[in-house]
Amino acid sequence: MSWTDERIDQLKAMWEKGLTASQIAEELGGVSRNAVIGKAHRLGLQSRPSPVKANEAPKKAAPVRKPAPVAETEAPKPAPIQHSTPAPVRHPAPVTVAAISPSASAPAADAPPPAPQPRIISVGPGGFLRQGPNRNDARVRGGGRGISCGSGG
DNA sequence: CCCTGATTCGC
DNA sequence: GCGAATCAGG
Repeated sequence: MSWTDERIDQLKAMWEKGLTASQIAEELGGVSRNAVIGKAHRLGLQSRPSPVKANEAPKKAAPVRKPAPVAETEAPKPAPIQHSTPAPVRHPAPVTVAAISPSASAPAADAPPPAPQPRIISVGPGGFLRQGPNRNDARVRGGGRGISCGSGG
């Protein structure tokens, strides 16, 4: 599974939304949360703009305090606008990822919809395709951090 | 215990 | 460049 521009865009889109790597990975499919995070790094999305979670915070805007030092003393002005979008776009169902998909609806006109095909495209008679010949016991890989192997046995 | 992102290493 | 392994925090 290669990271096509489509997926990359999705990744960024969801990442910005605050979706968790797992969510993004699930939506994209074929990739694991690790891959999403890893890709995010290469894209430059090291840290998201807000530590909020997509399933508990995105419903409300951030409590941005106006720089006005002496205005909120008596005129709070709760809703001077919003006439265009008065009702809060509260979705009863979980955030529809497809909604943020730039191509999910556009090409849907003539392009074939995302068939419910499984992650596994095709596997040989041997079984699943191993990416690494030694992935099984390849624990030797330090991974993580601070694993400084002592010089002595 | 589970999920979370971040980091690092091998291919 | 990708992805898994793995760490570290809540």
